Amino acid sequence: MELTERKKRILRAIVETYIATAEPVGSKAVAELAGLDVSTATIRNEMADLTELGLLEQPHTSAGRIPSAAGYRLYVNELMDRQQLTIQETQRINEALNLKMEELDRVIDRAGKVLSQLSDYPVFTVAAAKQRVTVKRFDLLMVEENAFIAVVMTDNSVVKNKLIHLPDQLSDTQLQLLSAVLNTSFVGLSREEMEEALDKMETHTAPGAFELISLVVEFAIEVLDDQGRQKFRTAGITHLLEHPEYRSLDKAKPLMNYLSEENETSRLPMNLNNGKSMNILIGPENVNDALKDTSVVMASYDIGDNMKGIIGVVGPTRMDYAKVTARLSYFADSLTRMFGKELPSGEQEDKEES
Amino acid sequence: MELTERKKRILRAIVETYIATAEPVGSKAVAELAGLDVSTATIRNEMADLTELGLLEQPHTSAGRIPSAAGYRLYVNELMDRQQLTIQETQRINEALNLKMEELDRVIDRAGKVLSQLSDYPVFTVAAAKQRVTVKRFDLLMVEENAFIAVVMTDNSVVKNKLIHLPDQLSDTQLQLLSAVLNTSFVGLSREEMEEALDKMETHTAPGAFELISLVVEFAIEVLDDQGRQKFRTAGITHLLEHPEYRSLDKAKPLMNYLSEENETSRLPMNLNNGKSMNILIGPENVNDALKDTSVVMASYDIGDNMKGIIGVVGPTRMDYAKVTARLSYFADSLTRMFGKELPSGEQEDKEES
DNA sequence: CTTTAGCACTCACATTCCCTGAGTGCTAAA
DNA sequence: TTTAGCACTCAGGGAATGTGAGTGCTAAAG
Repeated sequence: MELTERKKRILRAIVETYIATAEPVGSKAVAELAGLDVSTATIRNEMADLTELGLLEQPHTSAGRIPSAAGYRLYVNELMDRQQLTIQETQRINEALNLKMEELDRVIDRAGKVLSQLSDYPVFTVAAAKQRVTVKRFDLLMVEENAFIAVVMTDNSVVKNKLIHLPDQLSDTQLQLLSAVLNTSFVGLSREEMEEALDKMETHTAPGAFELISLVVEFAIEVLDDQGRQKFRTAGITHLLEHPEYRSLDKAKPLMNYLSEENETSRLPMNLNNGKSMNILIGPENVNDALKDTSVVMASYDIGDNMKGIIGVVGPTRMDYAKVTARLSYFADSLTRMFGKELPSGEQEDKEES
Repeated sequence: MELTERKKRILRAIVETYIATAEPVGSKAVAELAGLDVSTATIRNEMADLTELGLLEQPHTSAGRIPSAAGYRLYVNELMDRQQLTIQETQRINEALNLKMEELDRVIDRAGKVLSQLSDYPVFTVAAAKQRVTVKRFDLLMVEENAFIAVVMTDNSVVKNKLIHLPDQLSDTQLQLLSAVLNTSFVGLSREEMEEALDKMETHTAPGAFELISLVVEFAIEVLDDQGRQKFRTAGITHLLEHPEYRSLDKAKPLMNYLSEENETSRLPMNLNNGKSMNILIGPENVNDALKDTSVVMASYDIGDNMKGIIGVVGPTRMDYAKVTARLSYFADSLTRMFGKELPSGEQEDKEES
């Protein structure tokens, strides 16, 4: 059986009205909406064909049709209009993002929140660091005779610091010596290499000096760890409850739990999209069980040259794909542009020990 | 009418079984559970009295009784047992908190999550800074000839930094000069005073130098702002859905929205508890409308000498007060102890400009 | 005076049954 | 190939009914 132009128009009408109403679409509604001058009987025949092709489904014999996963897939691939954002929306987005002086994480968080509000779906964000981060330089600042600030700068231009308290007093010259050791022996090393270098150093260094060195190096390792970590965040989870498919709590609960869990690695299955900058996973196309009845639309963006981020929208398979993709791609573009002009920046920590 | 010992025992039995079952409690159940050797008829008489005293309520004439807000209040004030934590629980809590080297925010977040899991209710946390924070010292570190790191340390021992890019080149001596100006003119000032000082300086300083100064001072102002901000966070909101009173989405949605909104100021109505370290607000005792059918149990803890934090549990009025208060007070004590031995620490930022 | 047994009464909730209407597939004519 | 007509299906809504847990009251017993 062939997929005629008319069948496509009918499919499109069904997908779009189902997206809008969340109720099975009957032949009468299609006859009115598809703009075809044929009777409902003809539509019925066509709909029967589309069902046979696996593009539509019937919840029960005497109900209208709803799109199948394959139907949605065809819709997003061929039939969907590219939507335009309103001026208000672009303004809203720009306002939310263009607040200068914000740290990276906060910008991403804010982006997630606004996107969630604009789309009425939950949004997740992932910021994936580059694989191998190294320390570019160490600086030590004396605060009191028994405390100093360690400043670590990484090769992706992130600077973090920590207030370190010491058991004994320390002189200025000792501090300079320490700084020299750190900057000669631990710069340019990855996390693992640092640990190795530290181990080696232990044997042929005075215990007191070694303790001092390891305090700072351990902090540097933490910094690198933190850089390497994927940061998964979500926003607007409660939007799920607005959609009829999650009115029953049995449906809503697992998904909400999945989204609010913080087991970061389990989310990775939404693999870094293969090349394309926008990726749509419809229902069963998702690997993870919790997402089987759910669609995920995600876009990637660049954070400077080294990092990559993903921002995605989660919703029922009956998702307003046209609306979501339009907003999402605008966000991804804006974020890329934004992190492109300035260098990447990340938050930093300070700690304290005794 | 007098509140006899027997009435109290009956009230207690009703509160506790209602907490466990979420269903109105009838005279028969009380007769069995309260451990009184009287008939159901006697219990009925007593229950009628308790209703008249405003301690119990009847959803409809032919149903059992449920505790009123006043009933819960009496229960938590007089009747409730102080619960003991199991060894596993204390271990779990200690593990979650004793991860060293974590930054303040992350420890608090983690505490919220674990408490939420242990109590099966949503948890919120607030970290309130001390009122007036000032900068204790500035440090500037040259990175390249057109970029340096500004390090700001506040009087509550928080250190933050930012990578600042410049339009033109800058010499080492210029940087030292800048550092001297900052450390003489802007140390010890509050946020407002800093802005003032900066304004004054503008008139009698060379434009180029002023621009440089204001770059750093503006960063310092941000830091102080961030310190002053109350940080409101929530964890485990989805736990709400496990409790029958929120099975209807009309009930759950407003509360979930309220908790996940980030309008931080609107939450303040839960005023810094008046002296006592643990505070329980039952149903209508809450000022905020979204919480009228909800109970809030909160405890405060100290973050070093200057800051104060609140950690609280939100749930239906039918909340397991005994369980929650036990765990909550353990958390608050642990947090106080934890932030007590080390000095307070907060996360910090780095930014970048061109 | 307190407690208890007995009894009639109330009312939410579940079950059943029926009806309605939207929507279908099929057939036969255009 | 399209259309009109028709019998059929089935989910959802509403009314009717039954059930049972629980109550308040009364009168007798302790």
